[in-house]
Amino acid sequence: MKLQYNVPDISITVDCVIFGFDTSKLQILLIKRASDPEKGKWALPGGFMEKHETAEESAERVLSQLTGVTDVYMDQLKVFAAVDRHPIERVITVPFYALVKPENYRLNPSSYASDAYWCDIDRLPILAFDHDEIINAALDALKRDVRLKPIGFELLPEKFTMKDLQDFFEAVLEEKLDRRNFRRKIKGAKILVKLNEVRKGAHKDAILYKFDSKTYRTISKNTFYILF
Amino acid sequence: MKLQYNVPDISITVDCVIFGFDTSKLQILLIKRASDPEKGKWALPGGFMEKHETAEESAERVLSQLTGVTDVYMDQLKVFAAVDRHPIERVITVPFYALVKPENYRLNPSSYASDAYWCDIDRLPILAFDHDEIINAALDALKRDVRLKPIGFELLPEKFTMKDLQDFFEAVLEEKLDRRNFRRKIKGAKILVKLNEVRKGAHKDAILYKFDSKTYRTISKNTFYILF
DNA sequence: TTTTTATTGTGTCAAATATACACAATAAAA
DNA sequence: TTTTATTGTGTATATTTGACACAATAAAAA
Repeated sequence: MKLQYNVPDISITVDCVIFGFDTSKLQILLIKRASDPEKGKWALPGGFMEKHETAEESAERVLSQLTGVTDVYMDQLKVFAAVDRHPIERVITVPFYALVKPENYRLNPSSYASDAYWCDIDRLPILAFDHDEIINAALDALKRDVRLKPIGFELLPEKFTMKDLQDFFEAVLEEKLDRRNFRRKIKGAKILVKLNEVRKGAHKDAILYKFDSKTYRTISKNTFYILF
Repeated sequence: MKLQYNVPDISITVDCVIFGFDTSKLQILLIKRASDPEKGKWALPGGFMEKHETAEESAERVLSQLTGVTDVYMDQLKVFAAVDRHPIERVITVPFYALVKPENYRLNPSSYASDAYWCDIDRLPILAFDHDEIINAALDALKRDVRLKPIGFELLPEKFTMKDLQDFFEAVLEEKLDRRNFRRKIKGAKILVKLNEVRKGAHKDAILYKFDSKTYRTISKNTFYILF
């Protein structure tokens, strides 16, 4: 029999703030809870951490069950551990935020979720538990990280225009950026490769770019990489 | 009887990386473990999270039991949850780093620690569990935060010289800074009040400063405050 | 008592970076 | 063919950064 010198009485979950980016807007993937407590309320995808899993593995399981996506950018946030955050048990949760490219996902609500949808960040419904606070923490983390790491490319499609990229920064930072200064800065950072393709639209064609994966590796190693 | 729909089998602890700053060096408070597992090894102060406590409250309890200090700057790091990080049980830990002014502490090793001492950051002994990794994560967080928040003042005594402050930045950032440019930058940030006092030393007197608590509040609200 | 030595304190110039800003080219729709 | 909305580009100015040298001081050594 296994020696157990402490009797745990606190459960541990993971919750995932899964960001998407579509039509110039940040979105979050929400599920409708299929069971009590808070049955029928919208909530973040999550689940109990299992004994054989690390926190990251739990979060990856939650994410892949729901979206079929693996191998995405994830980052852990500070735990939420208010004593009364769960109405029945003592539960602390390890929150993650994840960045999913729109071209990759196909939704797959499973047993614990009766429904799932991508919700615009500025139209969030009332959420279960303290999930609104977790989302705010994830937004703060995203706002911080977008300056320090080239994470825009985890969220945009493979080919994108300068405007797409600028829209992404503006959506995350919640501020307008000057178009010419933006382009100069991005070009100076040497993180883009100009493609011989354009996107046709209602007006002048827009040049398509992709991300330069060689510089990505260089930059990712650097602790600081401040764009804005 | 209380409804319990999940049987938890993972224990939760908190661990504290308690930073001090003395004679121009960053220090960490280590304890010697008084009980198994890893009895006799040096380790971070920590303890099981209790059911009635938040993570912060647990960390404050650990800190005040050991040092008698309350009301210090603390910040939570990412959890450590490797499956085999603890030899007996499944334990995940919520790490914190704390900043303690040297004038405040008086060590108080209690039941779980047979000894405690302030260890220079560049002379760490072999540590129990994964505590060396936790310390590295804390150092990274400190390096990041020192640029974004005026935390130097949580670690320095109330009155200090420009050199003290520069030593602190250099110790945390692990790089040399130009003295004249450093002073210009600090003065520009308007976070210091010049006192009518000097510290006498082996050479020219050094002017003493204290931190301007009014600007502290303003700065702390800002998300970004980059000094270096 | 004089000289040496290590430390504090200060300013300027050049380079890099950030900000503010206007107009021509294009392609679809009117 | 005219209108309209969008893409793409450069310059001038202000701000910030980085490099750098010398006088004042106080103790210690000569």
